[in-house]
Amino acid sequence: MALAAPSPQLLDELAQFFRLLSEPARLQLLCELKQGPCDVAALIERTGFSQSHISRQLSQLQRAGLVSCQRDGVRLIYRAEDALVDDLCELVQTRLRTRLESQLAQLGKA
Amino acid sequence: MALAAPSPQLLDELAQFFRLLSEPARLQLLCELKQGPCDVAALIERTGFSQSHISRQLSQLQRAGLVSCQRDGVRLIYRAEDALVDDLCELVQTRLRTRLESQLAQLGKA
DNA sequence: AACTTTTATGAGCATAGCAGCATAAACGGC
DNA sequence: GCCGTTTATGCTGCTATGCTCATAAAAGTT
Repeated sequence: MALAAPSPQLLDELAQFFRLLSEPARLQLLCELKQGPCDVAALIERTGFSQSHISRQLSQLQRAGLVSCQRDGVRLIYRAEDALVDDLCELVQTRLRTRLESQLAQLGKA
Repeated sequence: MALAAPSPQLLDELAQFFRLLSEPARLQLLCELKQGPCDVAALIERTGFSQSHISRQLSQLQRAGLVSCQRDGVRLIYRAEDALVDDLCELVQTRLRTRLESQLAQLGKA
């Protein structure tokens, strides 16, 4: 009987965490950072997002502990802090794939 | 080099999936259904949500294949379709806990 | 201190998504 | 057929959040 009647607080925190991952921009930033730590200028160049946009998204991810940053002079070097997101994405990705495959199979049968 | 530069489409689909889980109401419904299949009336009673609200959330979850339903006369019996959500929630829950613990330890040291 | 570079933040706009009300649609019983 | 029960859906308002512009704050240089 896993996850039996979780408290509203837990549900809220879970939902809040998933909400962080519910934005393609944030996922992309996380993926970029997973390639290795880099500064904001590099993120701007790679993603095409505006500086303020990136700054806001990163601060959200940082509050959740998914990224951290360290100063290098005037620049900030961000890094991905948690492998959990990787695992979650891979689980979901696998599911998306198998689901599409089964839909394909259904089409074939019909 | 996991998750290297995923396509925008994949990012969108991942984000869309996580968005489904970013709503406490939907998580709660999934949890209720995980206790076992049940009809909408029971869900209304257990959660206190309005009928239309529940219907909408369930339809979203159904489109994603996270729940399915089967007719019993005029009523619909819904059931949770995928253990993935359980796994995801447990992973995140574990992370939330360890994170709070480390924050506690930090407080102790300071 | 003044100036440059880099990042964070306040204000405003636009849009997405939730929540409720009313109503339509599906199903069964008569 | 009509009526009651259960679920889905159109419409509406509201809130939250993404995104941009402009500007402030932080850090280094001279």
